[in-house]
Amino acid sequence: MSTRKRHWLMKSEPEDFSIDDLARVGTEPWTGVRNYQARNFMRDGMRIGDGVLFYHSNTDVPGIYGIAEVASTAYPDPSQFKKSSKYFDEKATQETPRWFLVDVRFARKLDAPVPLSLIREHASELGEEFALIRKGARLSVLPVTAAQWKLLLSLETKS
DNA sequence: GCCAACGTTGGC
DNA sequence: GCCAACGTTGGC
Repeated sequence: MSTRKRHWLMKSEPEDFSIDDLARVGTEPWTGVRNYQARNFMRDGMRIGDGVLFYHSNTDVPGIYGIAEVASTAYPDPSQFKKSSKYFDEKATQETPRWFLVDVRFARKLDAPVPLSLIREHASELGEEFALIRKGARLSVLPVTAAQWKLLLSLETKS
């Protein structure tokens, strides 16, 4: 198995949890993912030190706002067990948890965000299969290739 | 606020 | 296993 670091993109609504929030707290458990594909990426794909593009969705200018890194291996999302949480899942038990998360550590804010509109302009280079701009894609955790990572960050100074 | 696209649930 | 109904995501 390759030991090279992998790359990911993780979405958050800034009203919920922003790159500034992450900068403030340093490290944050990525709670609340309730999509199986996104869960599988965290549980089965992520390793400590992997790079993360921090993406703001549901905001004036959706796009990449910062860089973070995976700071833990996957473990059960505690919110699935808390009745008072909006992420409570009555079908999850301590013995057979359904939802997993990783801790995410702040690396840096981008000098300027890379807006989704600019990312779309590079769709052909990023590839049809890139989940961020695939039609109708709503994945909140998705893999990014090394080439895509490099291209996306090269746009940092062009926006 | 609208709504297209997609995932999940549950009846059958 | 099918699929209608429903809920959610997320750009605009």
